Amino acid sequence: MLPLSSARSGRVRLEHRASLLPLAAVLLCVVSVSAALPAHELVTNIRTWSFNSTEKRFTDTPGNKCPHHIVCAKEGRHFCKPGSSRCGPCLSPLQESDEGRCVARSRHHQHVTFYPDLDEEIDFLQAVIEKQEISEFKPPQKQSKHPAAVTHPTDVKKSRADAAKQGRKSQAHPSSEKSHAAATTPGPALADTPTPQPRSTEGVVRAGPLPVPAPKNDKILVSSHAVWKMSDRSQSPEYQSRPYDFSRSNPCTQLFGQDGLGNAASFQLPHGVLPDPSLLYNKSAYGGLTPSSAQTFFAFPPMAGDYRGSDLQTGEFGQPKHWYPFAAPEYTGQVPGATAATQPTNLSPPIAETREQIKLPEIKTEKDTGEDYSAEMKGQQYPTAPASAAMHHGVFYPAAWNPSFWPGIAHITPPGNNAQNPSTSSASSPSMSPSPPSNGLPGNAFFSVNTTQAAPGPQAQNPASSTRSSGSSSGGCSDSEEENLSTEELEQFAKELKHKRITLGFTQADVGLALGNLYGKMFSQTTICRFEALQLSFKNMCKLKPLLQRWLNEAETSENPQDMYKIERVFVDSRKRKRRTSLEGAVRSALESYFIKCPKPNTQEITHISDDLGLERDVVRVWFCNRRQKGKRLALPLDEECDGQYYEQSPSPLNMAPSPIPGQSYASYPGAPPPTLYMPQLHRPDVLKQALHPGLVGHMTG
DNA sequence: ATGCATGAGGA
DNA sequence: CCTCATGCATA
Repeated sequence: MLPLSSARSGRVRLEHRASLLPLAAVLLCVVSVSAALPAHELVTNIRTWSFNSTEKRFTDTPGNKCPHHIVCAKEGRHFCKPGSSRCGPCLSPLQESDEGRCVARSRHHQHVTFYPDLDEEIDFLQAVIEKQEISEFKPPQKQSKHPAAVTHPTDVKKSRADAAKQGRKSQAHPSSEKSHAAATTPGPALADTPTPQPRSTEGVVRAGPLPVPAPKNDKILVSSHAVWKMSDRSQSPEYQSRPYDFSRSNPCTQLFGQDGLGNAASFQLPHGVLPDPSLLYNKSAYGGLTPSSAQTFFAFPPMAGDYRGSDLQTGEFGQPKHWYPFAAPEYTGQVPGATAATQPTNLSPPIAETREQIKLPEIKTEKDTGEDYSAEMKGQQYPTAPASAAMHHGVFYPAAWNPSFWPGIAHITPPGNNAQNPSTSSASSPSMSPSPPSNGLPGNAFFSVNTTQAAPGPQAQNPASSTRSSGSSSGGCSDSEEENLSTEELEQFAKELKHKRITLGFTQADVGLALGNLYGKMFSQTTICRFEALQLSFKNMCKLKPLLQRWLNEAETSENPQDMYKIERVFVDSRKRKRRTSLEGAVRSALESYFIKCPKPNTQEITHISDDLGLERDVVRVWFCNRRQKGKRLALPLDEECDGQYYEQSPSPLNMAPSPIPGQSYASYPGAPPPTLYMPQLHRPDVLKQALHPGLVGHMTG
């Protein structure tokens, strides 16, 4: 018996011997009891026992009830006879002593009674119980096998094979396995209970044993799941070599030598001086709720990041691509998840499983640009265990969704959907037709997967067809679902979505994937995250809301929410993506200060800035674009158009400027709600001025 | 969760 | 060249 042997390991021996006996008894009993107890009860007992292993409660005989199995076992007796309040007769090898105790007749030599050596005793007890088991329960299978090994291994393999075929992921989502289990056993498949998941889910930390609902005959089904994180990505070269090293001479010094901004010195200012704007923002209220550990995003480290796009694919860049139901082998291999999926199922829990499901890559075509979606894998998920655990603990989600979250939007009338959102659904819907499902590609199976699909038809925004952004153009709520969404509604929904998503055990990436599976348009974890955090434009929020709403309904309604993920896809981004530039804090600060002065620098100015900071023009340009976008996204009314105009020069040098006063930034207007999220201080008029750098201003203005 | 990048569509 | 939607890659 594996458990026993391990329990007797040296380490255990070092423990309190006093507690060893009971513990050993417990372990032994577990084995025998497991045959008669429902798995969940078993687990429960195990938990209890373990917590009280040091107590002497085993000998307690509650009232006139039959003593616990453990008690009997410890006494070396059979369990109580039906209706009896006393343990049965001594177990076979034992015999009742004069004192009414069950003692061993003799073993090795002529010894009697108990063994002085604990190990021996344990061995003995083990043997006794095994015998008892055999005689009493006559198990159909050999007891020596670990229960899990008895019932699961084959099934698992089988299911894996199936999974591989179907390209469905099951590991993380218990339900997927559930269906299988249901097919083989009458056992209950509870959607809201931890499912039998002998395999560990990568990235998910399982703190304790998992209760495994199983048929009566199931044996021990306690599997400890170890933490298996593969989140740790190797440092990308990008981070090993700073693109811009200010220690070396840079244009700034030359151009703005004495002027703060360009001065190298200013770049060395501690962040405190000119903090990274992002630090000034109040981050999402849920920050604490979304432990990075829960992150599920699995990207293709090498592919997208590097320029090593596959040549094979490269050749197709210019050509329109369609949905490919199946992954290109070459890429599959690079997918962490896929790799994991190939791991032997029978390995120890920790490594055994990550994603058992093989994700089928899908290459999507975006317009003729042939833009594909980048590789994205579904990552760990929180099957039910974590989710339920969270629930039990009463996960609290801070109400971060203050209306003020969207200060700038709050007063905005929901884009009358249609009025302001001409491109809405209707516009995009048609285009959606090319969606995978409809295009009749073999891969369509993917889309049929889902059970109760809410007529994905029109709303299904086609990823492929609808140009993403243009889609966005859908200036407003999408499709027929045109709802006059108010800010409050969106906030409420976002909140609800997040809460339920977590409750159901889905990650943001899951949701994004599910949307793809359900409606043909998938989204990244990023997008879902931003949605939940209300960091998308109002229009965008309106557009996504219906989809997410459907998903939510689906997930809540579906008996097997995980089915929604049967289809896993791996998106391979064959395009070469520019390696992400990692701007140093100082550079960012500098850019921020520039931005304060002028959110919309013209070409010349951009060039100047880029020279000044030693950045590529494009980097600067993009930075400003993103910064503006961020400003808007965060409800930062950057109306102060200053194209070409810069704020007046401020007497205070940059490095003296903005003092991070979180919470005050938004009080720029009377009656304004307390600054909530994402209100860069730097945007306060007063601060702006302070941030101005004489030299820069002069330069820019001049 | 967010910084930087991409690309469609528009002006 | 911008806006906007969106995503990869990374903090």
